[in-house]
Amino acid sequence: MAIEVPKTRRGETSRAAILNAALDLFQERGYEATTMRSIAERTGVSLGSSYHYFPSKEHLVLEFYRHTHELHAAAIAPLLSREKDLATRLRGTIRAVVVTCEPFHAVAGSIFSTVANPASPLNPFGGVAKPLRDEVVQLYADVVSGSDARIPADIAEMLPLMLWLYQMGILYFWIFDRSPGRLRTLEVIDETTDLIVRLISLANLPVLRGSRKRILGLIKDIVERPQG
Amino acid sequence: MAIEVPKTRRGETSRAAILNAALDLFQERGYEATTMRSIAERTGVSLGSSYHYFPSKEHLVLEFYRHTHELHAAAIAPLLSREKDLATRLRGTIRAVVVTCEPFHAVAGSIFSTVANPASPLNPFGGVAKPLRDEVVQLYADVVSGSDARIPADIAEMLPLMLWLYQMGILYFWIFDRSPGRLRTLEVIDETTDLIVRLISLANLPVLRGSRKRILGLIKDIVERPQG
DNA sequence: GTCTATAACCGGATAGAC
DNA sequence: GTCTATCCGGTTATAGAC
Repeated sequence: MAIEVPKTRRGETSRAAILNAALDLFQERGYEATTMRSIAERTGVSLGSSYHYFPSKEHLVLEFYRHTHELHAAAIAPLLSREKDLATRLRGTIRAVVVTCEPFHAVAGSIFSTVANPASPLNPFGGVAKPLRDEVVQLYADVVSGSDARIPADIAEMLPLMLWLYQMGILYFWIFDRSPGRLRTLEVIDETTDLIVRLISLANLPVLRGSRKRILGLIKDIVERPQG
Repeated sequence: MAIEVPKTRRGETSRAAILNAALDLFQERGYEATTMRSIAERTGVSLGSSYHYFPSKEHLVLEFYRHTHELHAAAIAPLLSREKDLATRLRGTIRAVVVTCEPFHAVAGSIFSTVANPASPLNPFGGVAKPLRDEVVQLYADVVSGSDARIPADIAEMLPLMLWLYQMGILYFWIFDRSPGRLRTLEVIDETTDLIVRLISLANLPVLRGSRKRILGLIKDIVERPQG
């Protein structure tokens, strides 16, 4: 069940070749239509060999996920280093997510449901995928901390995780979006990022203090207690 | 792909028997461990016959979903007819969801991910499962309209759908919950239902008017425009 | 036309020899 | 680390029974 790390040069080559073939085929034919046999065939190895490196088809998806995360992080690096306005940073970051994932739009549905499955090793709430999730959460921490927005400490603590969840929500919307150029998703992103920044500033209002404390306390409790 | 409705008495009997066997087996062994062959065997029909009534294993899940919905609706009927306080109605309704689903806790993970899959016929955002979703949304409309809370029209319009989504969120939390007696989920329910009612009352504050209009407009737009 | 059964297909996963 | 052979379970084709 663990991820196999190749021990030899030859092993590394095989592993990389299998992964490449898989990514290509996912993109060409979609997730279900890509069989483990077709991946092995295109790579030029046997079916059994594929399983030596990737204990299941799902584990190939995990690599796929890592792949797009790296593309995404690279795509927004310039923005994050020059821009200070939080709304702009956030909007640019989320827009870049859907742009980066666009080539995989057709595959995304199956992948999303795999990831959402609590029984899957890929579920981001614990398991093999957790380290990668933490990287993405860290990326949103950078989005926030690199801005000139002054955010109360209790909100700042939980915000990156909330933004990661928000990103998931946008991706789920995007999966259903069939508008030309995926314009609807972009509209929703523009509207929601603005709204989020506005709500953060409103959270300082005295009347909202009580609810804010309760909400943040609840989130913290959910996140930090084990198994839930 | 359509749902097959038996045309004869004998057909009805077979269909009901298959469904019963499936529900029992799901509960006994979980979703994955229950094979279509085992369902057919327990029913005393052939594998092919099962497929005459249920075009896929997923379609059995849809019936399962309907089954629990009916148990749930029956369970909360007394509460809804006697209680007028919104927070109490909402808390009781959501608590009853997890209580009703408790016997299926072990199966729920697989089922949830099946349902979340945009490619699945069971996805509630369109497809075969939509009528059932509408029934559940209607149930939340009753929870709200039967209370003595005075809710602005724009909120009241979208609230039932939001509460259905909220229920989904609670169920997802509950799936992960391994605390004894599922106490954590019950705690989260109590806290969140209270919070929701509180936030609805706060929504009338002048400072929040703008955000409220924007949020409700956005939700309405997402719900009502096709394909998204 | 409605129901039931048998036999096969397909693809993910595994065992075990080399 | 690589292969072949096999299992297992969802699904389908199709022939016959009522």
